[in-house]
Amino acid sequence: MKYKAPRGTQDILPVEVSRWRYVEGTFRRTCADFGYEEIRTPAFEQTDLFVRAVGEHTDIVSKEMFSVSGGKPSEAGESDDAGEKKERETFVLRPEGTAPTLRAYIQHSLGKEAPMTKLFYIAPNFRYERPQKGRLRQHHQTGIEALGSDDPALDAEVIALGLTYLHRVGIRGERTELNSVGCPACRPAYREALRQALGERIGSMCGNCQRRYETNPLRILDCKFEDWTVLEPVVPDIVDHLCESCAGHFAAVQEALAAFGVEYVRNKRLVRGLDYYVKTSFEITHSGLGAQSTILGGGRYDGLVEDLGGEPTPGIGFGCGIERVLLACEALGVEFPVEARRPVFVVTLGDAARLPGLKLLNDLRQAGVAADTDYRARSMKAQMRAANRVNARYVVILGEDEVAQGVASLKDMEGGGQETLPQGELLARLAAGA
RNA sequence: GCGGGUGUAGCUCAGUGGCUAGAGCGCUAGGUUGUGGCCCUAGAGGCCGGGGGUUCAAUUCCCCUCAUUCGCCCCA
Repeated sequence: MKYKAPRGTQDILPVEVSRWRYVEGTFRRTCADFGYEEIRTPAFEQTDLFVRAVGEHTDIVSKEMFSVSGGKPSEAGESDDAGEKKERETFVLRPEGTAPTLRAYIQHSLGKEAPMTKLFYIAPNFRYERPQKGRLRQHHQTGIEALGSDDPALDAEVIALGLTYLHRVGIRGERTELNSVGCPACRPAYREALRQALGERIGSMCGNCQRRYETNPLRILDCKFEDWTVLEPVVPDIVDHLCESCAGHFAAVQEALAAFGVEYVRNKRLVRGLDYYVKTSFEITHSGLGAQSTILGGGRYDGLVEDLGGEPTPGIGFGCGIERVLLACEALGVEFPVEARRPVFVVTLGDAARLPGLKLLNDLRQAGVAADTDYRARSMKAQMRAANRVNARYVVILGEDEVAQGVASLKDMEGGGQETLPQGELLARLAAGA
């Protein structure tokens, strides 16, 4: 076997594609119901976009980006025709969906066309990671971004949309977790409070947490190794440290969630790894996906549009992994509706019937009737088996006798009944739907 | 970047230091001269992931490598 799909990527074969189409279609329909419009952005962007948006020190930017450059692949330092070292522009494959969406929003001044912009996307994301269950180098996300309002009710809508989508797909038993991560005005004070509370215990904590204590103490909160039954009471709750604006927002979000009928749990240890999040932060998780239990995650990012060079614009959104949705469905035994294709199958017998058979096949297709035939000139039995394999509803049988008389036999593959009738009439009847 | 598991037919997997390496499913053909599914019969299809070592002999034991998978980090 010479060529394989690159590590961490997978082919989506015909048998699985119908599941993907169903999930994507469900997402599209849900977004439409909530007033979101689809946007499609390039698979690669300027590297700096993600450095700015996601954060220089995040894992995504510091060690997981896929670089791409144009032109002929060449050795480093190779010179071009003119003998000069050519500095080739490099880009990165999109590692997440928010930054490109906001980039497009700013570039095309969408914010000036309407007071609010509600967008959704379905796109592959690329991260150079070590693959494991539910984690790939190319994974696919459905996501939304709502720009132009800091209304807490919008936060609730975004979460409600995600939940509605997952429920429509067939997922149940999920867990919706909510938190606020504050804003630049109040987060530093909380970070200090957290540091102080953990100060004397940090020595007995895991190496990772000791490192985080210095670099990003908030991340200690989602460490899987610490004994949270003892730490929980010690750790300060961020809601007690939120500024007036963040506190009021968080309370209002919870009221609006109730109005949307969303059941959630407050997780005071929920923090997220992308730098742009402020205030509302949420995750939907599901057991049975393996260690990567987050199926959907998102939050508010009010300063991001401005950071990327746009007008100050509040925003909120989420990303949701299609592969993880599919894993959850598999664990739950969710049955997907199958797109029933019931074509007409044309069976021909003998050389004299072949060309007339092809013409009949073409007439059917041109009339909008799904039709197929066997291209291996085999026995009738083999052709009937082929018809059965494609789940044919009717089989048209054309032998030399039929051709000579201008008729064809129509066999009903369900009842087994068969009748012979003029080809024109047969065509009209199949085109009419039976 | 680190740790564990697994590589045998298209797929899911048995198996053995020694003779032509097996099963189920799938595929092909036959069981009707021009009629599918179910059933029966037959057939095709494997350098047992690659390289090296031990041995009279390796698919089997050992080492390396590659691939894959699960986990850590992080995230969807």
